[in-house]
Amino acid sequence: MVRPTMEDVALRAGVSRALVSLVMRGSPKVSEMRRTAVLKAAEELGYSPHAMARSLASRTSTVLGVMVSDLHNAFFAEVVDGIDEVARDQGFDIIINTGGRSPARERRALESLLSFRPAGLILLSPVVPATAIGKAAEQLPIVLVARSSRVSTVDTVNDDGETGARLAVDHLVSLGHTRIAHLDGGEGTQAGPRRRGYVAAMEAHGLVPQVVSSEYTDAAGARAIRGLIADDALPTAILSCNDFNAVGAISALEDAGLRVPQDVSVVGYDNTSLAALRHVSLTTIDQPRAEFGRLAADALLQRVREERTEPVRHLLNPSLVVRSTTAPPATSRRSSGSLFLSTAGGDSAGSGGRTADFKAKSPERRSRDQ
Amino acid sequence: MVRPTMEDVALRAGVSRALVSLVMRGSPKVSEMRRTAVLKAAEELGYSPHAMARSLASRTSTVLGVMVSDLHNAFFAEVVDGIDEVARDQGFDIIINTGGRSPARERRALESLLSFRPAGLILLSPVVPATAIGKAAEQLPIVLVARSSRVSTVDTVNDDGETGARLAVDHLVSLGHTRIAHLDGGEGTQAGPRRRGYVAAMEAHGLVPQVVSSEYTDAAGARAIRGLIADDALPTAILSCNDFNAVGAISALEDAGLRVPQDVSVVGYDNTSLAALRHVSLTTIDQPRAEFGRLAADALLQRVREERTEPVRHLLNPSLVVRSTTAPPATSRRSSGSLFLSTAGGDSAGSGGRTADFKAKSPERRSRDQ
DNA sequence: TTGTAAGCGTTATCAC
DNA sequence: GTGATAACGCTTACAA
Repeated sequence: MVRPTMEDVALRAGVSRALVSLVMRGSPKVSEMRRTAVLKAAEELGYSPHAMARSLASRTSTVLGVMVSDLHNAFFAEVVDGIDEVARDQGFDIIINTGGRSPARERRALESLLSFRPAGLILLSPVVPATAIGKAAEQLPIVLVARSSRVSTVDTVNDDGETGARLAVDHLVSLGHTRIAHLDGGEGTQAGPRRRGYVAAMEAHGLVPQVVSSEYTDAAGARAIRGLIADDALPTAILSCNDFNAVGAISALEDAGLRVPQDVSVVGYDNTSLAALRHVSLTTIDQPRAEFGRLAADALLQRVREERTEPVRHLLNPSLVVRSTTAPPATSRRSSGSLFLSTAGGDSAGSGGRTADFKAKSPERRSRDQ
Repeated sequence: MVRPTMEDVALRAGVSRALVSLVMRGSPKVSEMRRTAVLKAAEELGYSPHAMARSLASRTSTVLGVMVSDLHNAFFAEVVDGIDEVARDQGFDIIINTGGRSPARERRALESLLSFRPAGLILLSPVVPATAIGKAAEQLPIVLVARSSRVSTVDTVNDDGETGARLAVDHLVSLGHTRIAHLDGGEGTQAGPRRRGYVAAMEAHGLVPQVVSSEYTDAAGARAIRGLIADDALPTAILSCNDFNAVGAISALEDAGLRVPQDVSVVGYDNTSLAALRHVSLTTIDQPRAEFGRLAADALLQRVREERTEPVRHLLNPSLVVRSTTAPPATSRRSSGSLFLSTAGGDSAGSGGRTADFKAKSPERRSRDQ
């Protein structure tokens, strides 16, 4: 259970430790004879370099830390793929840690990552306060993905949430919807642009925004819908803060006996692999996830190499992906529209009134895909 | 950009480095006065301990390495939750790396993890050859999750795949299916028990097993189905090697104009959160994922503390979760059953023959849930 | 081309 | 309680 050290290899190969070090790092100034001898000894001993000792001695690191706020969300897996691709390419390793969307746990994950003294850190949609990030940024280069920052030493990679939300609203309005609610992403800084874009787009169309507080999870999406139904304030269309939230919303709608998109249209955000599944087939806003990862890694490595000191703010253009969860509002719905226009609710007719006949007339959901 | 060291803290607090070390490790034998002074200096400097230097000096590690074979699969996220819970509880940190199900990349991820000299390693469904694992096991304690091993220094946590597969087959047979194919997990050692359980259960029912080569991804599931359709060898029920594969299979079936479960029943394996989504609503085999993680971390920490040298082989009982992707085989199907019983295929009538009438008679899918 | 020696930031073992 | 001092495994001038 005790790993061999460079000393062991040197002894066995009959050379000095320094020579072994040179060989391990592929230095050209080692005779072929010694090199093979060292390599052979290392092989026989099962030696592999001690990254920590190496980093300690060289005062450099070839490790990039990645903090994934939520491992359950496939969105981040694709970003990590992009990061990993670039990092590997440039001879860097990555270590991942997760905070499970809990600020306390994330803080600890961050501390843990930092304790390894990586060359830099990429934070995927962190939930810790900006001050914590600012403090960390004093110690090493940091790139934020899916979260904005004003700190000039921090680079950011985001999608243009305002544009994305506008795309979604425009799509729903063009289908004929006038009552469109937004299930808000809450505290996440990413939620701000989306909310603003939603509000602006609604107002641009002369419609009344309806922002419902929610979170980036399916459970939260379901909860928000149940709340809307209880308050009798359910609109004909929903713009969720992300795909998870949207899928939760759809579940809750179906639990309540409502059909998507016949009774209520739902738009997600992120276009995760989840959304592309035929049985979800979610209309959503696509973000170039792997590209996020690549750009983040590129930006970080530029900082690591001190090739740049000015902050970069990547703002990637999202795009609308129309699938099967959006359709024109039901005509039966429209005829009783006045009932639904009261934001206060209180009239219990809101979520009732659907008939079997109505369902039968609805278009097949899957026929809308592709 | 230069992180403060213990020396800096000592200087600022007017004490020796050793005293700072004692304070940082929470030693009781430090006067309250000095302790607060040191803590204050550390806070002001933004000091945090250097894990690598600490581990190097103490010849111990409080880090557990976790290799996740596929970050896209939510199954592993839940296992990681379980690991993290136990690890945090016992004062250990975890670092994660991923191999993206590519043996080469996974090997590199393993090397990277090893280079940090963690106290132990948990491998979640690794795809590297057993010899690579055996070699690593000579250097530190290793626990395998969702993959078996005969190495006596390696602990394993698995579900009882034979039982799980049998549960699925029994369920399908009880619904009236006689032609049930298994989309096989390929090389993964986890696939073996499931395949064996499937074959044994089929034979126990006097049915002919049909094992189709596939993999643990949705793309592979879809590919397998397309192959079956092309070969005209599509059965009335499918047992996938995991949920992802099942969802891919369902997509391909729907792409081909077939309906699930009316035309073909599909059973997944793992009961990931994906399966629970209403729009997937996948009948599947549940594994206690977080429990996997907890047991794995417990086993690993026992080895780390040298409390045990005998290998442990956890074999957890899976259970059947019936949702909406399984139903009795269609009667129209059965009447033309002879067409489907030829494994060779060649008769192109296989995937045709469904009518609007047939669809209309099918039960509402969601009505089967709960 | 190879070896020597001085760190890197920490812990651990002693004395004081 | 507190403070030197020697490791830990490695890199890196600098010498040879």
